[in-house]
This record gives sequence, structure tokens and C-alpha cells, in this order.
Amino acid sequence: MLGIPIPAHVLMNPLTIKVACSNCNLRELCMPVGLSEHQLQRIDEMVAVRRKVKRGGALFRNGESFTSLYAIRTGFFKTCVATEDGRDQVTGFQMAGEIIGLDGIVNERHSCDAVALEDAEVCVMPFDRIEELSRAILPLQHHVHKIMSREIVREHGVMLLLGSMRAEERLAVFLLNMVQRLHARGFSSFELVLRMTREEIGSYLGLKLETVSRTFSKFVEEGIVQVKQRHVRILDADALRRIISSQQACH
Amino acid sequence: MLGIPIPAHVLMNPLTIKVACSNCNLRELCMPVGLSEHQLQRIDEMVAVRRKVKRGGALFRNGESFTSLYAIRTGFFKTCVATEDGRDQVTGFQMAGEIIGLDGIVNERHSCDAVALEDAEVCVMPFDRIEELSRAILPLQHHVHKIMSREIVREHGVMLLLGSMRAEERLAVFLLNMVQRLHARGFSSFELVLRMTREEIGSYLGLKLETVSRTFSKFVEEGIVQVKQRHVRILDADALRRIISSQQACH
DNA sequence: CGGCGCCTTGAGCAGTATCAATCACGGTGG
DNA sequence: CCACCGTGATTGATACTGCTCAAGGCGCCG
Repeated sequence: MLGIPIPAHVLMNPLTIKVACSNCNLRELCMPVGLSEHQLQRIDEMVAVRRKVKRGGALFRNGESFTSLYAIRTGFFKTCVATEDGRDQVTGFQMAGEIIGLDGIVNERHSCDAVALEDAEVCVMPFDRIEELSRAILPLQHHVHKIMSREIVREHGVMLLLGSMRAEERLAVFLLNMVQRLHARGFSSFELVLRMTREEIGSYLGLKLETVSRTFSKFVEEGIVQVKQRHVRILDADALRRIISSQQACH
Repeated sequence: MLGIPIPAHVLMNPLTIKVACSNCNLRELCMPVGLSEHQLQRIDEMVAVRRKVKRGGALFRNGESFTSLYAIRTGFFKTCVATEDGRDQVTGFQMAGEIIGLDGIVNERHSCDAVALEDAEVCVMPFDRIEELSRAILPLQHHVHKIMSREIVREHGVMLLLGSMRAEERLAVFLLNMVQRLHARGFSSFELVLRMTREEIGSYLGLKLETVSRTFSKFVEEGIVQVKQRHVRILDADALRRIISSQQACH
């Protein structure tokens, strides 16, 4: 059995606890640190509304008008863009504590879909309120800027991956990134349960699902990971890191 | 001859004109619209410093500490990220009126290189001053948010390109995007002079330089473009658009 | 138990990469 | 002025990665 620890807040019934940034255990993930009581309270008021999204449901869709950013409380999302001719591309997977919806700011309209890969709950943060508060609360202003910049830098990394890595490297990067983010949330640093299909992983990594599957099998053969359906155990993280920086060019 | 019109500001001697946002003909590209005289003046003061970068020189490099955003006045840049093992990936090409440096905000340190592909001049905008002013000038706050969101959306597009398009589609997207942005700056809508090498185009598009070259040759054979070194004339923009949405999947 | 969604695996193929030779252009120095 | 050189672009031949098409297999749920 792959025992994945479940953080306390998942076990608690959300209806029985007061949900507010000030006592949210994800606070340090989505909020600036070092706020005063009063500032925290003002932010609490801004994040008054929460929204549940069922597995498979959309938090927002391409073309819908943009009003709010969302902080993920629980659950797991993918975001994806599409061309008119039907192809689509997963642009990211988001987990608890991450902010989603930044794409909508520029045109006041979302330019991608955000779909829940498991039942999820998000904090709704109306963007005009964010702008208003970030004029008054300096650390919040910083924080908003950093979140957007972080997303830009993350996407640079994905571009590097898509533009110059081979299949094995892509999957290795993906697994290490996934497990690192989960670890930061209190989960194991070497075991994970994938919330997405092989096809979604492939879309994200610019590969076909068969290639993802084959690459998993290759890693298993080489003793680097154990894979049982969506349960993955990383046996040799260093091997994964070596794959990334080996780049088998050899002349 | 491919006659590319040269905008007035390039012909003017920059030493003889007062360079200030308030009389900059790129204003509507990098500044919010509808500002009062007084607001514009405050922004002018923020953008007091300009900096010239020679062709091949770096505006900033990966690892350097972040202090400012830069608005390109003249010239042309590429930004690129690199892995430890030497591979690198061009993440974008930037031209006059565009903002560069957003990657540095999150860690107060740049995470990519910005290199001038031709002699360039930028307006230096200290980021702490931007934050300060955007607390006071609402349209500026909006503008900063939109610029960052626009970059995120742009990168989504690149991810779609890198993740799911074939070589011809990538080059077609690249050419149309390039010419569209140049057109918005007063240049021809069907002729362009590439400021970057085939290798840099390839890096941006996730292709090898030979593939870029071959794809150009293919387009020439098909009568879609004329290519003479870095001079490109688009003869059939619709053909390029058709390439993008054809996706030769056929079942 | 049967159907369905998702995953795995195989065989053959297509599209790019790789390696290598040559060419075009621009700049330099004799 | 021209020969030479270096950089970047083109083109060809071949190799190889990942894609396509196809056939099961596994696990879950009604």
C-alpha cells in the first residue's frame, strides 16, 4: 500500500470550522506573511465567498468573463487552452494553496479552462477587491506581483521542457516537480497519487499518452519508480535528476 | 528591395528631443491611457533613466538582482532561460513598446537573460517606484496587472505551440505573430526583417536550425513566402493561417 | 458478469534531429 | 581590389525518437 498522509484540514468537516484566511493552514501558501491582525481581517472579508467544484466540473471556462482570482483550498485542477480546430494543451496542474485565474486579467475574460480533477473547494477573491486592498496593504501588493511573476517563471520552465527535452526528461521533471510540491504540503517526498490521466500528463508534457505510458514502464524496468495505476513511488530520485541533466548528446 | 518603413522616432536624433513618456510615441504601447497631466508627469519622473544596450549585449542576466522593469524604446531583444547542463531556450522576442524583466519580481533576481539583437535603448523603471505610483494612480495599477497577465497568456500560446504543433505550424505562427506586432508599430503587414538567427528562431520554436531553414525553403517552394536571408515577404498570409488550423490529422 | 474507461504493449511509420558538406554574405587585411 | 576568413544559412543522407494504429488487459461499477 502506498500510504499518503492526509493533512488535517481534509479530515475536518469544513462546515464545522470557521473558514477564514486568518486560521487557514494554507495561509502561508497563498497569502503574504507578516500581516497585522487588522490587515488579515480585511483580507478575510474580501475572501468571504467559497465555491465547491465537483470532479470534472469547471471553475471557469475560456471566454467567460473574469471577475475573481481563486485560491485552491482543497482539490486539484488542470488548466488548459485550446485552438479552434480542437487541439488542446494542458498548461498546468494546480493544487491546494495555489492561485488560479491570472490569465483573465488582461482581457477581463478567461482565456483557458480550469477543470477540477477531484472534488475541490476554492476561495473566491474578487479582483477589484484585491486591487483595492493591495493599494492599502503593501505586503499584499507585493504578494500579488510575486504570484504573477512566479507564474511567468514557471511557464518559462515549461517552455524549456517542451522546447528542448526528450520524453524521459520531461516525465522526470514532471514527477520531481509534483512530488516536491506535494512534499511542501505535508505529503510524502517520494510517493504520490496522480490525479490526472496519462493523456493529461501527455498533453502537459507535449507527448502522446502512449509515450507517457511507455516512459513510465521504462522507469519501472530500470528500478527508478514503482507504478501501480496512478500510484507512483519514486525509488531513486537521483536517477531522475540524472536523467534531466544527462541530455544524451555525446560528441 | 524590401522597403521597411522606418518610424519617425528612429530617424530623430534622440539627443535633440525630450524623451519623456508624455511625448513618447510608444506611450500607448507601454503606458495606460487616459492619464491626467499630473499623473503623466509623475510617471515621467519615475522613468528618468534610460539605458543603451549594444547589439549582443545583455540588459540583464540570469542571477542578477532585480531592480527595475524596462520598456523598450528602440531595438529588439530576446529573453532566454538555460539549464545547468548548457541547453537553452529562447522564451520570447521583444520589440519597441514591450516590457521586459517581469521574471525578476518573484525572487528579486532575474531568472533569464535579456540580450539585445540590435542596438537598443530602454526606459528604466525602478520597480519600487512602480509599486509606489501604482498605489496612487489607479490606471497604472491596472496596467501593471494587465501587462503581467498578458505575458502569462502569451506564454500559454507558446506552450500550445511547443506542445502540439508540427514544424510548419510553428513557423507559420511565428511569422504571423511577428508581422502582426510589427504592423501594430507602423511597419508593413507582409514584409519583415528578422533580427534573429535561424538558431534563435529554432530555439524559440523548439526546433533545430536546420528544420527552421528547411521549413522556410518549403514555404518558398509553395509560393507562400519570399525569403532572402533575413528578409521575409509574406505572399500568402491565408496559406499560413490555413497551415495553422489544418493540423493534418485526418480520421 | 459485462461494459467502460483507462492503461499497456507492439509493429510500423512519420517527422525531426543529427551529421556533414557546401554556399552566401560581409568584413578584413594584404 | 581581391583573396581570405568567419558566421550563418542551405541542402542532403541517414538515424532515431516519438507518433499512429491496433490489440488486448486491468480495475471499477452498475
